Amino acid sequence: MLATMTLQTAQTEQTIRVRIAPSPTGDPHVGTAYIGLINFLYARQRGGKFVLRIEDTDRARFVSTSEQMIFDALRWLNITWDEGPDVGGPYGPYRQSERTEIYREHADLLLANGTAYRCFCTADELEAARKQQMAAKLPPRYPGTCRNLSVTEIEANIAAGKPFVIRMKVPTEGSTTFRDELRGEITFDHNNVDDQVLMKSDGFPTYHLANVVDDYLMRITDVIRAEEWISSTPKHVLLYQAFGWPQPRFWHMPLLRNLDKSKISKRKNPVSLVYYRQAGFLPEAVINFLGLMGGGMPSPTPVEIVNGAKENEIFSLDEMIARFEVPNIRLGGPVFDLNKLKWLNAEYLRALAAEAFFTALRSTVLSDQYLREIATLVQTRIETLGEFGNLTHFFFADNILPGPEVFLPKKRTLEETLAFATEQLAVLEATDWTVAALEPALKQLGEAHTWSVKENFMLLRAILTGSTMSPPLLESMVAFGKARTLDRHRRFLEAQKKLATQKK
RNA sequence: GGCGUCAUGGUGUAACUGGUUAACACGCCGCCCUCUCAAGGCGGAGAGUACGGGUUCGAUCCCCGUUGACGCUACCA
Repeated sequence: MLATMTLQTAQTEQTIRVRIAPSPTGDPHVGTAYIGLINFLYARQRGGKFVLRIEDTDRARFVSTSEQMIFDALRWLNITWDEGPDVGGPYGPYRQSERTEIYREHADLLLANGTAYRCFCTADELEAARKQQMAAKLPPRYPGTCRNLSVTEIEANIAAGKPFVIRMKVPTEGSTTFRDELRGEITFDHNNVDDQVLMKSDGFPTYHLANVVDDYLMRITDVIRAEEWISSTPKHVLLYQAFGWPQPRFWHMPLLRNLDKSKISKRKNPVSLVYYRQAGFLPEAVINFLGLMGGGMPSPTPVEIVNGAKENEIFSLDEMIARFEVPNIRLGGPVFDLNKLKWLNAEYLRALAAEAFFTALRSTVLSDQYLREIATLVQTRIETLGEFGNLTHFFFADNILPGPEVFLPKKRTLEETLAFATEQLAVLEATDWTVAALEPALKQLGEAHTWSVKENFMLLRAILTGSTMSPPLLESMVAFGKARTLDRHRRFLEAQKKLATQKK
């Protein structure tokens, strides 16, 4: 395998090849869709190929259902890939966990040519060193303990069965400069580039190694990714050099932001594509909205400006492919404004023919599957079918917001209740969305804070349903869905926080 | 703290290779329409382009500095 790799020369043929490389660590993220869209547009426009690669090298954060959700979400948005784990392609496998042998071989290559070394330091040692450096107000950096071990020391360590990682040997002098296609040259001094871990002790590669190796092997010509990667790009450039490979072009897109301008996060904004789908956003609206972020679309002509938004802000994927222009990309981090997304979604909703609108309802918030699940929860609790709505309206409404008379337990203060609710949200986020998993997780939380099961569940019930009476709580949450439940809970906390600051 | 990136109304964007009363959209407010609410129509408030220096006859646009925001600073990606 190695022989064929080293025979490869610079990409002479200029077929554009781009990729997105999401990690299956949870729900598919709007950021993934955003970067995916830009890559997709670029590839489609240039007659290139768009690759989907699953970066599942972090076994601690791995979520088994995540990969399929990523596929589904991207397909829902009509962002389709030419090569990927599920569709195959000439440069597979496209799942990094199936390529560990390749990474090991390449790490060996670096070990052999002296651009990487084995590091036997323990986590505790590294932690201690880091603390010391922080205390001394020095930048935390690998202290270099194992950087120059002798062959005999290394062999002794290996013979003793000491676990090790492989680190890259970043030159101590000089600097690395690379070109970002959107911002020009960026330079990093080598003493600001740490000896990055390339291979973890569990035998899996880190992002940095896997990414460079795969991008090269998969003939990626343009690495279009989020801005958060700028600081690690010099490591990647150094890696290309260490392998003697030509490097791709780098583009760093701005990060989507919360209202407060921080990097978009689930604590402050719904970020799961599953949420947007279940809450009844149309894929056309979501994709259109994402296309609005960060520019990339050509400036409207004066005529278009006169005609208003419909001509220059509302466009289909095909129109985006035709209109997308790199020089128009804006570098400031755009705030993900749900308000505008909703307006856009409303525009698309209104444009639907009556039958299509009905179909949209029936396939999402009124699907047979959803109704069937809800029906089983209320069958024994209503006396006429006409009462169905009485018990279930919270499943269909999106403005549930209980007041303290509903959510506040009698023996609790507002403050401790909100603190507990915050903990509750964290637990919900971290728990599998099944009754079997939720029940013990919630009860454990209650015990830890000496909240009775009744208080605990009643609070949650109030937040979810807006009432103290409802169908079985856990089953209702499962039917309602994790993404929407979390969003409702988060909005509850936000509203309470806002109220509190208003009082002051 | 260190390093890096970015910077036009509350938000998303526009302003051709420097010359505009700084435009459009979302949101907000008001009016009209109307059985209500939306939608739609009309109008309004809201930025002088983060700040300070240059260069220039003239800077949102070019240069320098400052500030701020954000990102990275893991055996996460």
